[in-house]
Amino acid sequence: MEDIRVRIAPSPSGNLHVGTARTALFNYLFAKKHGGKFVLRIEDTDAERTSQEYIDNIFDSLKALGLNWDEGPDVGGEYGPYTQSERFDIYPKYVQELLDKGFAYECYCTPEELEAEKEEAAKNKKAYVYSKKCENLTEEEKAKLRAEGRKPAIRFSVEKAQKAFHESPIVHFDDLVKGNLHQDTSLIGDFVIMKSNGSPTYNFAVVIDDMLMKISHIIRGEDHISNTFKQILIYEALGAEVPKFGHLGMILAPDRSKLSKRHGATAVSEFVEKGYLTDALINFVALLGWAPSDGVEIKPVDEIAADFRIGEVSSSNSIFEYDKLNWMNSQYIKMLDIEDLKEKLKPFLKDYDLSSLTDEQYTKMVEITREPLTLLSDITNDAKYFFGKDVEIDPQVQADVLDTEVSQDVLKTFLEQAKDWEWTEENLHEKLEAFRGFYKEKGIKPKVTMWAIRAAVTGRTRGADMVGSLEVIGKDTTLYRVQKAIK
RNA sequence: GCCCCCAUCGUCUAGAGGCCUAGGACACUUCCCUUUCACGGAGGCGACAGCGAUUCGAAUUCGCUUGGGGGUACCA
Repeated sequence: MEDIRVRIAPSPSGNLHVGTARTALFNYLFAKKHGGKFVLRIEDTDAERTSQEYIDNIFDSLKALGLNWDEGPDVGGEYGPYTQSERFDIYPKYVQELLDKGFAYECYCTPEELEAEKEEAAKNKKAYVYSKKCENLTEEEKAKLRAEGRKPAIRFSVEKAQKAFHESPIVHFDDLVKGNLHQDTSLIGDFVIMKSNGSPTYNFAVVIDDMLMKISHIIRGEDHISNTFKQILIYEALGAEVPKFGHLGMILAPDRSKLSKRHGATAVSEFVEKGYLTDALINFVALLGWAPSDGVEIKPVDEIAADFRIGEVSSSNSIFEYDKLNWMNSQYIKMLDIEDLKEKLKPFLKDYDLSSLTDEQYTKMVEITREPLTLLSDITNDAKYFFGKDVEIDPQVQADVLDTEVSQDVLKTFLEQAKDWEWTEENLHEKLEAFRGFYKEKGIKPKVTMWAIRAAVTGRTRGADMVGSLEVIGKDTTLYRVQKAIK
């Protein structure tokens, strides 16, 4: 069997989009599953919208997601260069080949002429198909047009290619995920493969690049289905082997429109900034269109790869809902090694003086606050009361909890007793339990007793484990805060 | 307008003619656990878009309708 080679070819006109990340993932999974190569090619043809910053973002995001490529701009490879702008001089040769074979011709039409044709088609409710008026220009006519200063674009002759390689104008191909797909090529129209300024168009450049890079399977979004027929014809006209194609459904926003900025984060890097773990993100995105055979949804990419079958990928679009992503992120946070978690949480604790805690205390803090985290960024609010001498008291808590007679009594008693306590986890646990018992006998629920203390020390009624919290906050600060809460 | 793709709970999906009174996950919800919140555990709610056809039998096959998405560039 031929060598399996797949690729992801992002255009650096923005940060790596989750949709692109999913396409990259499926290509990666396919390569891993079949022992093939995963190639990264940067399609930076559109100089206007391209920037180095975006290229770096794409590299970094892909790496963060664990989608490492075997060949690419940075690591090189046998079939480079892998940056499209560096491949400009290789396209003319193939344009010439097509011209020589009669599968392409020069077109001198002006934008105005083309526009008129389109309007005419729209008026007649017909699909717009280029008139081919330049297809049979004589050398004299071309020379005349050139003398006027016109520069030709090169068009691909769809009909000639179709007739040379297909009996019917209806061209078919067997899609890896969607099955048999077809298109009436007479509706395509002779498209431009090289612009009058000499640069290749997308449909032409991808074919040349994929052909030269020996890409065997092209897995991409279904927005490319209509391009596929054009590309197949080009491969054939060039006498090249046509790769296998697989088209994935798109990822849509909850309102079923294209996932864009107004729906929140779209770039992988934005998700990371928001506190998502790349492992959770990639796992979540894998589940959009693919289901594990054993029903276990949380699993690392290498296990997904072993279970992956491109033919089982759903051919319909899927909606990107945060609920499940959030749940998955919380699950991944729970699975994180404590030292790893401590590091990953730091960016979200940058506003606090972490040096005020010993490593032991920081570890303890993370241990007792990690449980409810959905996003790493939740720690910013959840850990607030572990820092500083004073604590911010929620007004509602002040009124509902601290201002009550019972609470005031609890606090006074606590202050009295606690000043003699030894501030260790074990002792705190014991003393607090006795303390609750003491009030319970007086008819005060343990919950109420603890609320008073929690409110005074943390300013809230909910939060991390009390014993651990008091331990990390320390005796001095605890007593100070309780004292301040007493009227 | 024209062309193409898609269609199972709110969402992601399992299901490839009888195993389906349609299974799982998230969300929602009830209860349990509990010093709070949470975590966790046990339940509940909840779908085959509609209509025809094929068949002894259809979520599964076919057609139409409807709905959604994509494409229609000298953008990628």
